[in-house]
Amino acid sequence: MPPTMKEKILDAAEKRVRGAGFSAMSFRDLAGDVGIKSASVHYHFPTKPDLGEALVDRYTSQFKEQLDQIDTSDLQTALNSYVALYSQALVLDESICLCAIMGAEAIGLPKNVNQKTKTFFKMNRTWLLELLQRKGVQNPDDTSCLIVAALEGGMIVASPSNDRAIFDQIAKAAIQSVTKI
Amino acid sequence: MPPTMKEKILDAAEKRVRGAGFSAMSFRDLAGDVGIKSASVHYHFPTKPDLGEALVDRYTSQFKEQLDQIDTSDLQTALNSYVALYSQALVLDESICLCAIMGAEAIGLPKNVNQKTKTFFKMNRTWLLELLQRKGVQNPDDTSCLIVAALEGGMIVASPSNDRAIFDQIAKAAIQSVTKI
DNA sequence: TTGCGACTATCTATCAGTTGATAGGCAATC
DNA sequence: GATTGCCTATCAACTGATAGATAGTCGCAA
Repeated sequence: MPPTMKEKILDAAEKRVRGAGFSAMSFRDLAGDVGIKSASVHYHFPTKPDLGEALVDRYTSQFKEQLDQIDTSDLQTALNSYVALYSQALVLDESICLCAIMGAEAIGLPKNVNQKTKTFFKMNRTWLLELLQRKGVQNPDDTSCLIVAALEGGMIVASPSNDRAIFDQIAKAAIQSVTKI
Repeated sequence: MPPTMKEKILDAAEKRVRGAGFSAMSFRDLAGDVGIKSASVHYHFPTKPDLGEALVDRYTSQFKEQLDQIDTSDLQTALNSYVALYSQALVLDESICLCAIMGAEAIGLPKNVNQKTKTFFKMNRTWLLELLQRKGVQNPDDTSCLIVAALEGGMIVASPSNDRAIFDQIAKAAIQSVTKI
């Protein structure tokens, strides 16, 4: 089935937020992107906080689906697949992780959006924690925290330089730390 | 000597950007903060990119000054002092590191601002690298990258939850990884 | 000493463009 | 005939930026 207008709006919003941030995205931008008027965007998402909440919610669900498809039989392979998801999210000069920017802007964002962003990070940490515990890794709690922070931070450090190598190096270092903390 | 108007504007701008982001900050906000009119802010900083550049530049200089005051005779003490600088920058519900948000917004920001943000991260990595090399730590290059990313990312992960414990845990894990990568 | 020009730092007033949001109409569908 | 999904039209507020006026300060020459 073809995407609904609601989905098309969310697609456009995700692209814009991941590119320039939540506060830099407007209803008129989105309307232009999907070929309707801004008043019609308000029909689907009454307010900007509503839109933001739906956006992070959908992003989290989609990310979770991808996590669930990762083959976790081998630890190193699983971690590499996990990093690959973040690596995919980082398209230099185009986009970073949605929740990296939502987290960075958090102080100025509505509470409902922050709640959803919090859930995204929590979900990531939980997934990693379970994996590391199952594999008998030492300090799984600290390590899962570190990996999520390093990957999100890696995008932010790499983005102004537009240098993918920095992100890759950080990701590599984060994975190496697993077996050694 | 009392702060100049230029400095007062930068102070106000830093507070606002670290709270809500660069694109969410306006010349009128700043004018109100320091008690002049927005046209007068333009006198000191002709355009918004000019202001952004000066802002990151000053932030980097001030951070560098603090780095240079750290006692580096003992590795653990030095790392703890380094983390303390970031910890200071993270005032939950109020502000995160200026360059965390500038890095997150990078794609939509003017080039001159990104250049300065890049310099901030580079300066951090260089300082850490020299410290780790001097102390004979293994893989100093990877490790310095990881620490910067983890701390910046730690703020972003902690901010939506408004939970300082998450940042502290990440910082601890990052420091622990030094002796073990 | 006086006076003049340049400079600094602010002001008022204004601009065109954008913002999130609402009211109300209109056609298609169920 | 109610609901859905869009539309036009409009709103007050805000945005970055500019033009031009004004008052104060400083250095220097008559």
